[in-house]
Amino acid sequence: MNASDENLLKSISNDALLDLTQRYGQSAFGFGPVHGAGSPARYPLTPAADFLSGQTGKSNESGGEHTSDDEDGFDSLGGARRSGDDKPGGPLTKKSKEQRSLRLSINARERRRMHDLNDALDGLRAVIPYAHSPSVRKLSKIATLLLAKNYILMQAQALEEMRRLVSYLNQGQTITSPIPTALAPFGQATAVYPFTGSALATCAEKYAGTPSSLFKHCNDKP
DNA sequence: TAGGCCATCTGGTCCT
DNA sequence: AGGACCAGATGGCCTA
Repeated sequence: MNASDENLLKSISNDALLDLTQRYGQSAFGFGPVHGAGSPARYPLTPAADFLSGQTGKSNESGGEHTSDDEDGFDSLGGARRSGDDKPGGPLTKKSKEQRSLRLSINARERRRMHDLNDALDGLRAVIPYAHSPSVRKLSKIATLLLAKNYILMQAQALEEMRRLVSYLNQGQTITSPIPTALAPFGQATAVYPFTGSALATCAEKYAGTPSSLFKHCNDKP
């Protein structure tokens, strides 16, 4: 994780979120630099799969599950470092074969775990407001998490405002003049009417059109 | 070309 | 013992 990511994680400040919006741009509906057809496939073939299939350098189309999870080839550490006692081409004793087999099994399990994690992140992307389009670059993992957090905060805020409004309506249905301070549901002189300047009025309304407002207006810390 | 993002491998740790 | 989780390392791809 790089320094900027750490900063993003450390705080959910406006600056951090604005930084995200800058990174991902702001199209008419949120994030939006066109990404073009070069978008990387979800789960490109692992080096092992390349090794086995001979399709070096070709990504798996459609982001579908590749089938190498359970059959990593030997000497297949293309992207990552190789363990020290794992000489390629050296004679494989029965023990080393077993160790290698175990290692491959662990690798496959870890790969599946990360794929599940990515699937969950995709699910999260699907329900948070940003431009969902093939021509728009997918939110990064960090951006997804930060945006989701703010979305949750905003929804909670809106819910709270709604509760206050309902409470107010239940109490003061017949009141037509400005509400006496004693009846003001929030104990705030300025909160004469619950919607005035409320998160519900600002965030929800703006959210309907421009999710980027999440960043600017709706990320107050509780 | 540098930086960002990502997938993968790997070894360590914790839990069941 | 085996699986889940985690963090570090590495290399590939893409974009500004």
